[in-house]
Amino acid sequence: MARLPVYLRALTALVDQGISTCSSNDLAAAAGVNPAKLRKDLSYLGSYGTRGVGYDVEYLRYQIARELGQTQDWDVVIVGVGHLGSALSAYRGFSTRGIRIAALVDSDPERIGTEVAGVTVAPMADLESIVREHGIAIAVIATPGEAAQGVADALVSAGVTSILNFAPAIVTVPEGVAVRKVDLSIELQILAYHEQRRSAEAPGGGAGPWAADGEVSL
Amino acid sequence: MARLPVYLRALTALVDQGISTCSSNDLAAAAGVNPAKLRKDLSYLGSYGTRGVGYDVEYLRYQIARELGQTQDWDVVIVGVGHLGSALSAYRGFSTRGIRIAALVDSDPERIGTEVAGVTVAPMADLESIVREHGIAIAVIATPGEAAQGVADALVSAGVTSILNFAPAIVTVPEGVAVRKVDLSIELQILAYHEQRRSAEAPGGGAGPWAADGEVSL
DNA sequence: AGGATTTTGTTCTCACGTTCACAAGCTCTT
DNA sequence: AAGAGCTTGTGAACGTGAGAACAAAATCCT
Repeated sequence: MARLPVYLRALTALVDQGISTCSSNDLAAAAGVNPAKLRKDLSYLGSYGTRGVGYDVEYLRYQIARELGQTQDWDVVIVGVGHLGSALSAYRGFSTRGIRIAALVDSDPERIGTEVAGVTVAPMADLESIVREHGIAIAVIATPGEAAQGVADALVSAGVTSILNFAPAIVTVPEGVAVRKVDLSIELQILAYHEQRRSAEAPGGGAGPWAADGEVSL
Repeated sequence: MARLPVYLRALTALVDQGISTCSSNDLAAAAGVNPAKLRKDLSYLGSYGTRGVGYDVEYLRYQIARELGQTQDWDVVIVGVGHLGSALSAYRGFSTRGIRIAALVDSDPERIGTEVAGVTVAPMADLESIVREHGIAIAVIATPGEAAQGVADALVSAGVTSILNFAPAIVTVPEGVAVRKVDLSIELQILAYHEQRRSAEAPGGGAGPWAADGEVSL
């Protein structure tokens, strides 16, 4: 489930507060979800809670971390070292969550050889050997949209099986390769759309099929 | 719907290719969705296609842009000018999609007064006047997690009604305020989770309730 | 002009995810 | 030791979204 990392973060926050035990209500509140949903999610992992008591924070945290594969560090390569790629390279949130930026790759000769966040930028030609050498399974695409599909193809053929795509383009990959897409401008456009509807419907107060759509926070 | 911006991008790509008419099949392929879903989504906007022919690319593009509120430019303020905030400020994808970075705000005295991507960084104290002056409805939080809730409160009280939150924290806001969350490390953790399951189940080929989960691309 | 063909708009069905509600089980008090 | 009080785990209803299938409509060909 895609919510496991959220729970993990909430649990880590509880650990930092020195809390050693929590109920599903507490944890659900911290994670911003429904308690029943939380319990059902956790029940898929196994019965790690005790009825009448709640969950042992540290123990549950470890179990989720294990389920997420966070007992090991995952080496990741970032392709595209523009503004966004650089920001990602320097992002501190990764290292504490089992993600290690093992390599940076770019096609711009100006950037190749420079050092970003302690890692030297390698040329695209080295991609395959880098992936093989580090045993990299996960890659990040932070290139312009036009380059994304080509980069994805190269990544897949080098052996990468999971891709996080920040480029504004739809990339298609063979079956068995996981792709997640984060599109910064689309997120803002969605918010602009809400604002648009808000200002358009404020006078009329019309109904329309748009009224309830679940994205407006509670 | 959250897919409208995706359709808009696909349509823009078609315009660039000089294509003036397209069927729901073509557009759905370009957007990476099911044709039936696409038609259903578009039908909510109105009947902008002609049966037996398809959609007029330029006309449909305008209609979606209008629905998204992209006929006007939306002024946005970014709070937190670290690596990520700077990268967002410099992101070129915004301006072509009706998003204008009108102001940057940070609490670090070192950063206040510096210029990033052509905009001078303002102190937090100026937030309210900035929002009021530009009529800003949409804000981006790119601060560390600890600061996120405080910033969100300040934004809401200044009059912002839509927030895009990049900080690794759950922010709660009053009803009527829209929040979208983008969490970079969670995206990678989800991919790591897929890899974890892949390597864990590769030998056993076990079933489990996790087998089908729709996030692995086709 | 009339039918064949194509493609939209819509209805219907289905499956998934979410939520409610309750039984099972643990702890603490008396 | 037995019951009262919580809290988990799960079975059942609910609502929502996705996909298939079909009818309406426009064009093209004969």
